[in-house]
Amino acid sequence: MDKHYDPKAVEAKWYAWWEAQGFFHAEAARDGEPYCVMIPPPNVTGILHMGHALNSTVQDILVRWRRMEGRNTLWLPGTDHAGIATQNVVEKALRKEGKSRRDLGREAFLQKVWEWRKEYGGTIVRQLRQLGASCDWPRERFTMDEGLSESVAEVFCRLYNEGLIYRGNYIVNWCPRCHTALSDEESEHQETQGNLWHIRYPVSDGSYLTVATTRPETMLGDTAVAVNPKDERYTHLHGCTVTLPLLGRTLRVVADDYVDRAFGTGVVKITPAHDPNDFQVAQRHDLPSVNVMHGDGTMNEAAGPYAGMDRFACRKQLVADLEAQGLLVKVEPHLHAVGHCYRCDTVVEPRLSLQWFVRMKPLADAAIEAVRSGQVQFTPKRWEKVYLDWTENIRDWCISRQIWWGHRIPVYWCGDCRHEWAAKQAPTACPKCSATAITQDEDVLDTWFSSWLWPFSTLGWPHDNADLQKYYPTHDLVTASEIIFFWVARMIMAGCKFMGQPPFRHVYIHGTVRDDQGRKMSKSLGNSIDPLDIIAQYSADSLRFSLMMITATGQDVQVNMDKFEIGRNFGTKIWNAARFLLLHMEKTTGLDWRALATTAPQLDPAHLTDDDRHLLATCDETVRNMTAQLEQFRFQDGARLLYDFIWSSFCDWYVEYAKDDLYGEDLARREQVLRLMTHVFASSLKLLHPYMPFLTEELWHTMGYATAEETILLAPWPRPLTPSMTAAWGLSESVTAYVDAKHELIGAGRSLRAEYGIPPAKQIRYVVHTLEAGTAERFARDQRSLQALLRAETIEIVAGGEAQGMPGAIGKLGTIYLPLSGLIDVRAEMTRIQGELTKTRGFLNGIEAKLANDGFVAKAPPQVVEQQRAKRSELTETMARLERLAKTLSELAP
RNA sequence: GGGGGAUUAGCUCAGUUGGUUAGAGCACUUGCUUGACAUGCAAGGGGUCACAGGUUCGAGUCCUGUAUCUCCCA
Repeated sequence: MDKHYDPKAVEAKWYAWWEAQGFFHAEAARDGEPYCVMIPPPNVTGILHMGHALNSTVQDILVRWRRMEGRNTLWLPGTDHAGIATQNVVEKALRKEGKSRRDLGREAFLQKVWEWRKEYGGTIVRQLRQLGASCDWPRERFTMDEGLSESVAEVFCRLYNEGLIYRGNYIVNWCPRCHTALSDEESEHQETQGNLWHIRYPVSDGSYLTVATTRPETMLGDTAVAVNPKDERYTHLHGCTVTLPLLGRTLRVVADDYVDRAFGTGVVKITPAHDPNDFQVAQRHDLPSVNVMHGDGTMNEAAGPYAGMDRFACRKQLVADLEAQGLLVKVEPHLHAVGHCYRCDTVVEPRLSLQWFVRMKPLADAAIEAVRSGQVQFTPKRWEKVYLDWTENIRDWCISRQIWWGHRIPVYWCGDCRHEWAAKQAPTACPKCSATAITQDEDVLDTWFSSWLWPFSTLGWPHDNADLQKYYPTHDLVTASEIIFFWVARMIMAGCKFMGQPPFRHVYIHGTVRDDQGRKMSKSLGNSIDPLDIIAQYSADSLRFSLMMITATGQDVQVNMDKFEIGRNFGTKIWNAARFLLLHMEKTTGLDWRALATTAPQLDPAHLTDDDRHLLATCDETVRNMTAQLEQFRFQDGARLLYDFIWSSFCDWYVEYAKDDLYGEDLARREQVLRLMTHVFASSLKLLHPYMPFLTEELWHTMGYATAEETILLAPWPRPLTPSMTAAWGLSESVTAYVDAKHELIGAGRSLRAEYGIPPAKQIRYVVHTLEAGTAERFARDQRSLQALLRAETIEIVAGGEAQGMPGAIGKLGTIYLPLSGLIDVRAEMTRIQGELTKTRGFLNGIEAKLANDGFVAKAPPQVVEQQRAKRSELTETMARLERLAKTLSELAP
């Protein structure tokens, strides 16, 4: 084995093998309690970014862990067709050829999109493989494929026939660039610095009214002005009319509660075709609507002299004209939230148009109950409030889009009798009058109208089948907060409505990956880190592990390239631990490493040292905690647990202890150590596999823990030790405490060495006086390993008593001394001990103050009081020992 | 305007029901070609837990308010 792990070839090799062997494939007919995760389908146009890397790593950890636990595990992958985004991409390519989609016509254009998808649509799923995602690829689905399209049509028809889908003229968010309606969720509000223009409207009585507006160009569509009925400033105007400047149209003055008296002048213009609130006012007062814009954001004929101008050019010109006529009172800077298209960032225009909507209230009720009752749980829990707030104030969903790429709305009209109906299959004749002149709605459905069915459409719904029976409802949904409304809430609604139960039990919401200045990663800022660059530089395992190590549950994470050294270094550490083990394994014959790695260890209790027991106990603790952390979606804690166990417990302490035995001549002991280390190392690899799948598989084979046909990804997840094993091996808290205290004393000895500037390699003498005789016996048994860890030539172990005139350091079990006759700097040593004394005194003072407090003794739980008393006596003892040490040293002073 | 999150070491962050003198990684200082590993080893320095009140025997942790940053909704 090389000194450094080279992940490149290794990662590609194992992934190809795993996939070819079908290890990720799930079968409903197989045994095992099902465990199912549905991937949040990335856009087919997408390329892997850090958000995907985080999202997919979390899912893969869950899936690999559950699979090792023996669950019948399915992680179903796929992509969505991203209607607007994909159409934009293909249109852009066409534009380069000087063509538009209209030049091609609908059929030919769609053909182009499918060709594009075939050529480029596989990018992101290939990248997910590089990350190590253990998806069931043969089940990969696409929202536009046949089965999913059938689901969409089925759902549309059902909702339509139940009256939950309707068509109407309402104000929608219109993107003038994408040329389509958007849902409320697709219009992103951004704080924008604009102006509030105060404009004079002449009143019929000869006076003027001043209205304030942020979008002056829409005044061309005004059909009234409104005041608050309680606003006494304007009572006299009720029933009057005003003249619309520039166009001269006569407008009514209406009184409506909607008007905020404090905003602007307390008079607002009413433009029903271009503002949702105005639209409602218009309905209440029976006002006409005048649409002044084309779909592309240019002014139409109704705009009179401004017809043909772009909306923003019109604004400029119109303001100038008003000013020229003396009708512009003032212009105030005004900060307000402006909707922007979530696909192209164009300023959204509220616009009256004929669209299809889903009536959401009836669907929301069951979805609210699903979360309130705890059937669906969010982690972190705070997102439940966000979810409930949205679902409880649900608004109807605009589902029609004026584009071509997507599921075409399955609504038909008869050319003869004007009958309207919805049908899954394209009809050949009108069901009412049998006429054959039929037209279908031109629009397509919102992409989310297919995504919200994802948890069951991907399993074959509406056809009942074994997969649906086995895997629905799924278990964990892993996603980002941005799409709780878009996707999570709607999926719960669809699941409750069409499957009779919500689609998953847990929703884990992870944070956003940001740059090291806390900014969102974005193309325009150029601050993105490409996960593939990290994989190329450090490996997929490093990316995964580092990301988990630095991401707290549900919190945003800040990354930069350097952070990924964590995973790389950890990988190298494990690699070298394996190298060390292998070195010694090769010197030993007759042991079946595979059996030792995969079955309960056969250890001879008579030959176990306390260090062995300590490692076994710590390993067991790690197994238990690891499982508990994963159950709670605490991936960072899990990563840290493994990092500490492998690096600190196994490498820093046990490997160092083991060297003495492994390089020694006692064959039986050497074998025992190798059995133990194999068990612990194999358990560690298994626990780590979900985080670092490639390295662990590589080592699983290199170490001889598996035959060529076997894989770690199907190795059974480590189980806690049974009480009988614990008892047989003599694991106990007192053993653990002893070894911990021994580590403390070794640390104290190393500090002494460092204080005196003795090079680490120099073999020196130590003297240890233990507090108890029993400890001296234990130390005598551990003499060789103590010497190794302290790099000591000899250690003189004495039961009880204290050494005189040597620098020493105090530990729980005793005092360790450095016999440096003649070399001691008494003054420096006194300073050091004084420091220790001050520290201990401070500690002790705090505890004594607590114990002197009657309230504490009376009210704190007895065990807490007891703990403090024990600490007090221990510290008192330490003080006394330190003082005696100081005294014997001071006697050396000249 | 409503709601959420954050504020802990130079940096990035842990700290799970209130109970040792608050931890880790990185960075920093010192010393090391230690028979797995310099992508490493050992030892160290570094924090009045944003601020002000309150509850409590006891607050980084609970409550109220303030400030700053950030996100979502209108």
